Amino acid sequence: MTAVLVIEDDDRIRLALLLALEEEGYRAYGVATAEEGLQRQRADPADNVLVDLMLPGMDGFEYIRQLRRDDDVPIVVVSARDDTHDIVAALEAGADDYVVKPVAIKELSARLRALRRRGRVETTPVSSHVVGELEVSPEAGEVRRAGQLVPVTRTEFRLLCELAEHVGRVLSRRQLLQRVWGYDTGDERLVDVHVGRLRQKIEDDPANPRHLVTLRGLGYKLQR
Amino acid sequence: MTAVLVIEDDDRIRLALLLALEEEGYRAYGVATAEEGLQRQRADPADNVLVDLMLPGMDGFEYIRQLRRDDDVPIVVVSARDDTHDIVAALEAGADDYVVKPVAIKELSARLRALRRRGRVETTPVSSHVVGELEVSPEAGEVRRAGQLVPVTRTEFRLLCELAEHVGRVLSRRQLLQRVWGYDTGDERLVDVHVGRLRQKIEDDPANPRHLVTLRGLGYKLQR
DNA sequence: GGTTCCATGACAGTTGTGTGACAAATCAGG
DNA sequence: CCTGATTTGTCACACAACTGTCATGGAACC
Repeated sequence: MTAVLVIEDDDRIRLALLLALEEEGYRAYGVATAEEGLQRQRADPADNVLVDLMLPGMDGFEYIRQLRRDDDVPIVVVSARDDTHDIVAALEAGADDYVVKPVAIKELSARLRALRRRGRVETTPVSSHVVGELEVSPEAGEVRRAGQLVPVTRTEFRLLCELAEHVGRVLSRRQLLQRVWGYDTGDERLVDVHVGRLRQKIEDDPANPRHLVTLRGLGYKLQR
Repeated sequence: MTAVLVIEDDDRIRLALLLALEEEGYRAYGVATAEEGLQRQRADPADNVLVDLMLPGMDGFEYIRQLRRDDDVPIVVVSARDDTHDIVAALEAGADDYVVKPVAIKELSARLRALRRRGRVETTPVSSHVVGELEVSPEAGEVRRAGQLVPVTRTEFRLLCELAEHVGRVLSRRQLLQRVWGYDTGDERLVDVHVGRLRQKIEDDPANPRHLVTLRGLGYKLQR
């Protein structure tokens, strides 16, 4: 279910929004200050954030800027002020949309849907990826194959995580080099070598890989 | 430079929008009907589309639906009607934002920026194209025929993707040479050869193709 | 019936990939 | 701080797969 965090200091408005959102099928919860909003979103990230601009203490603009430092969640500003200057400032700060109170819940809901449709399907750091008989858990830092712990090196582990986060999708050598090694340039054969080593450890028959497959001319892909 | 396509039948409004957008640093151009808008966007894709809802002939909703079939460009509706029903319908049809006329150009510009910011996170055009019993998935880098995996080479894959992205439309050998191989010049027979090889793999009866058909003197087309 | 356009098989050259060897870098433990 | 073990990145080679060219024959058009 889609979770929405509402940050609004006016108790009545906040409650009304929460009820309406639940009516629309969201899991909604709210806080009254930006400070609480930051804390809450870090502890238990929602899929969307609705925020008022005029808040006691830290205001909405500052909240957006702070949240944006490490969160890419779609943010919608819900404000009473219909003022171009505010709208521009909020969007510049990192908000994705701006609606003016009073807002029709159907419209708000449609805007949230449009945002999620457009937004990155943020792979919330899950505890583990399961690919066939393979289990990769970034948290625990371990790889299991049919329940058996497989010793992999750090680089192999990162590479496997990257592939596991995009199961079924091809990743080019360049993308892997970029994401695993942070190299913008460099010899792509490096990837081959590590893929080869990884295969020795996680494949039944490394010469005929079933999970970590090559797509000639495209890159590598992890599949079930 | 960021290009913006404006679809608006009122000459004065369209002109005013175009001028204001250019003032903001965009390359802006406009058309008066949805039909022209589709054509224009296909021939020379803009980075953003602004569209009015009330248009002569095909209306804005239908325009959005049609464009969305093969284009993921951010679409902003610019309408005189401030009506929840319209807003929801437009967003559901595939629009990304909805602003009400008269619109402050600074706000519009900020909304366009916000959309592009979110839009370019991942270049994930479409997860897969389905053409009859054929399924082409650029992401997974695979082609399936009635669910069965079909092994294709890189060039064949790119060629098929290009054709699949424009189902039902003829692509000339030159266009294909340009888009698949990046050749501005070269022997067009090359395309024939690869089309032939592709047919061997994806057609029931390669000599009488049902999907990858030849249009004598024009080029090739992929159809259902 | 002539002409243009297209399909296809063969083939040689090119490209892409897997792998073993090796040296440099890093790490762990005393 | 030293030492041995592990990990990492580079290289070269071999092999398989792919690509582009060409020639031939056939189909469609006028």
